[in-house]
Amino acid sequence: MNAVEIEEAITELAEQPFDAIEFPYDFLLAFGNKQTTLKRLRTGASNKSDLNGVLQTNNIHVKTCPAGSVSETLAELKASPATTKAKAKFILATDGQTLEAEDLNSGETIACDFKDFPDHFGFFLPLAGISTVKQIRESSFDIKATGRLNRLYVELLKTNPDWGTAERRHDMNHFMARLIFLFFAEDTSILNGEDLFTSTVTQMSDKDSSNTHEVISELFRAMNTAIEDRATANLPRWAEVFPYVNGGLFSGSTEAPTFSKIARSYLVHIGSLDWTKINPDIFGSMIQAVADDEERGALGMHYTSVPNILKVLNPLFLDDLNAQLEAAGDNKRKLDNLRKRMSKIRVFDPACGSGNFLVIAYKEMRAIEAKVNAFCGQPDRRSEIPLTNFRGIELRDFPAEIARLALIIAEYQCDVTYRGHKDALAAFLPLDAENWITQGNALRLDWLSICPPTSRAVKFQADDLFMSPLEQAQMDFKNEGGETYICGNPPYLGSTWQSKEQKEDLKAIFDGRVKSWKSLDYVAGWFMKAADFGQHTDCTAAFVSTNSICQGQQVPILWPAIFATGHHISFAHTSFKWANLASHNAGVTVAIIAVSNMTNQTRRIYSLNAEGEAVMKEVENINAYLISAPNVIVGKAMKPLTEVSTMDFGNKADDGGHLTLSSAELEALKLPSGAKNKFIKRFLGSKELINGEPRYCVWIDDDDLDQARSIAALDAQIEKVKAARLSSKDAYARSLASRPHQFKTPRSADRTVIVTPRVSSEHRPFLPVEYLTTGSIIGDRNFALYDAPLWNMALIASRLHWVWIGTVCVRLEMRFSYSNTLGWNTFPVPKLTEKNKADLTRCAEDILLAREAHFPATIADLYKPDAMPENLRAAHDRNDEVLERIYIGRRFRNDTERLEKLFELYTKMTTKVAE
DNA sequence: CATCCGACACTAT
DNA sequence: ATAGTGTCGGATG
Repeated sequence: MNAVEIEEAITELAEQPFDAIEFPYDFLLAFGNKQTTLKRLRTGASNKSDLNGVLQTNNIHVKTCPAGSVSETLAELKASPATTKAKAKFILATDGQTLEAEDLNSGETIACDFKDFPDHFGFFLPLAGISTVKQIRESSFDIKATGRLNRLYVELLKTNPDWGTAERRHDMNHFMARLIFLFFAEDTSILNGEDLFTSTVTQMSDKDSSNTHEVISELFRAMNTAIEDRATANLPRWAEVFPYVNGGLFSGSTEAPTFSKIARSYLVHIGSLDWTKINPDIFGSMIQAVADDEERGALGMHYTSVPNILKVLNPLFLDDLNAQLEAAGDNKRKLDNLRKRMSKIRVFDPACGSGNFLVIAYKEMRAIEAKVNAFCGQPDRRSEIPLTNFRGIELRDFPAEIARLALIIAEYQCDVTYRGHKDALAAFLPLDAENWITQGNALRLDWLSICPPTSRAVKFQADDLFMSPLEQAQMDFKNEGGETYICGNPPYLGSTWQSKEQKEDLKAIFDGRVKSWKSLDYVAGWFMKAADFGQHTDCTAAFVSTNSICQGQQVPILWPAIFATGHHISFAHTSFKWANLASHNAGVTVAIIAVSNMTNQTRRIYSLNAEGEAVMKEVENINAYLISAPNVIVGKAMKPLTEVSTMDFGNKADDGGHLTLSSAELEALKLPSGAKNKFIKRFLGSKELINGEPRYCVWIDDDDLDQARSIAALDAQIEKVKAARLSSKDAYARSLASRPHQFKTPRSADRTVIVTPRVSSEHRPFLPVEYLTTGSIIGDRNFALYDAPLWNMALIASRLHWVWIGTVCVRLEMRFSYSNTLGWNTFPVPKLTEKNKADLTRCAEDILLAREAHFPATIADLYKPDAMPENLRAAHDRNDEVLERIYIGRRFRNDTERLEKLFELYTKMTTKVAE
């Protein structure tokens, strides 16, 4: 269950008549426990309570009690030895009137009327295993509102299927945006009269809901009619009391979808919520799932957390503003300068979604401005930070609508917080007519016209908050001489996952100036657009990005082009795992990368330490690998740059899985032993190499094909391969259907081979590498050095190589992902003497011997980070000692020093080649 | 042909 | 469910 579902379930529970016996089970059910779990608790089998309550191990101790004895019961629960023994996270007591509970980990307690306990559901979320993100606990309202709006949205589409079509989706989204605005407005006295909208709809529309849409439509019309035009507008009396809102929100069609009875009751119910509690930053990103058919399942779970947004915004400019505030002290002139500076700062998010980066930037700046004003003795001073300086581009219609609203709401809330209700109200209506969120494709739009540099300011006045992109582009900024900061979290899509349209987007940006642009991630487009934008004005742009644009093949494609525009990396947050509340987590590792053309800034690298805290390092330069080092870029090399042996890609099957066989599959074929010996070989994928599991493959020489075909089981496999290849999307794979008895590249291995896996865990202190003489077939999840001198293995097994591969090759999340062209062929090795080679060969042999002492331990067993056998550790130590002496005559002090030397050698090697 | 990648994709716990 | 860790096939050069 996700948070929205849990919230709905406990709300329902609180509305039902209290049942002292059933309550504990219903409560646990609402938090997603299965019926079987509850059954075991009911029978007492798993109920550990010593107080006649319900105690679920590792979770909660609940007890219902007679009226008036809630506090005593909670004390009993707390004192209960069983509570401690079962490691309960929570205790809860209720009599159906009031409810008290305590989080035993944090010591936090709640006490409330029984019917109100769903308001505290964030408090209980750890019960559902949702505790990682603190933010959501403070967003109870947003979750509740999202769930309710979703129900309304779905119900409305049911009765108005035409509003769900492509042509009318925008109308539907716009309608929802109007509703959300009104719910907020009627709860914040923006509308004169408490719950004015909801109560008017309730009173004026028939109970059977038949004219609900007409009533709403009339109200929309009123809010689109200026006061001076009211006399001729012919509005019903009950609509007259509504203010003129516009700013584009109510312009255009005032049509509303028809309401079923259910929809009408949903609407009334949503109106009864307390919308003052809305968090525009969080609500926006939750609610955007409502209009997304694919996302609705994970309703509200995909928002970018505020701490992650601040990882971008703080180093981008907020830290600097705060430092300036601090430095100003109570110096009026300095404070004034800071206020002026802030009034001209533009924040531009060209992938703004529902606007949470912009909203947070705005709120943070308002907080600083409020401090400035307070220090100046003018706490009521009107804000000089114009909302129009917060601009965004969003592709999807509904989030774009929500982003506009979120900014309006944020502005109002900030005014209330810093200036008081009265001033906030006075300044609010009618809404400013200017627009700041453009709906469109950010990679296709001209950023200069959406966010024009001050030097070429365009003077146009827009009259509609919700205009077409072309109209929107003609906007004016109130920031002569101001700074521009670009930020956001654009979509990432690797080259193989992009649609035709997305490829075209990248083509428009990169074609003709960058070769191999087709291999770039979609997010690269945003960096390039930002760098191009910076050609015309000073600017820093920081995006959350997949970390792979700073690794492997993308580095030599993308970064020379960015650097060529005069930009450098001004700060970066190195890879960290992205997290949101979706039950199946996004599972992606990201980095934050800022490019800037502004000199004289300190460059900073942020990273997470072992405790998961962010640590910052000031450095001289940040290169494309997000490392404090000169701008070295390692391009792929088809042949080794040094005298190391050739590393081949393993055999690729492209067989639909029918040429390779597990032990069980091989057994199932029931091959006669002669055929087995002749046509089956051991096969080595990376899993087999690392974990030592057996695997086999069909291996048939052309000359033996007829004989193989005569064996029914083999013939069947071959036919399956043929079918799989014929149905492939890949033309080359289809062409291989003509020789379905063989791998794509049948390279036999009746020779010695050094093997290293393509992908392997990042936790091992050395890269896995194995030396084989057994004639196994090496699969394409491995690289192979056939008949190579053993000193090659010493190189791969070294810490130096571990550092190099980890830096210049791409990673799968954090995993190592080996590459022959990028990592092996480029690995800088000094000229080796015969003695060096002999020494290294000996080291490799020693590593193999050390492993042998632990037979049949696998690589995975032997290289557990905390449990490497002493003798193996020593053998690696000697290997590193010998190799590192060849490099610098002593051991390296640390990995940083290793990398420094490697980059230096690489630069020497490659410049020599160039000469 | 060779090789690179994964808002991944499994499996084991 | 989630922590741990490498499959697999398609697109690209």
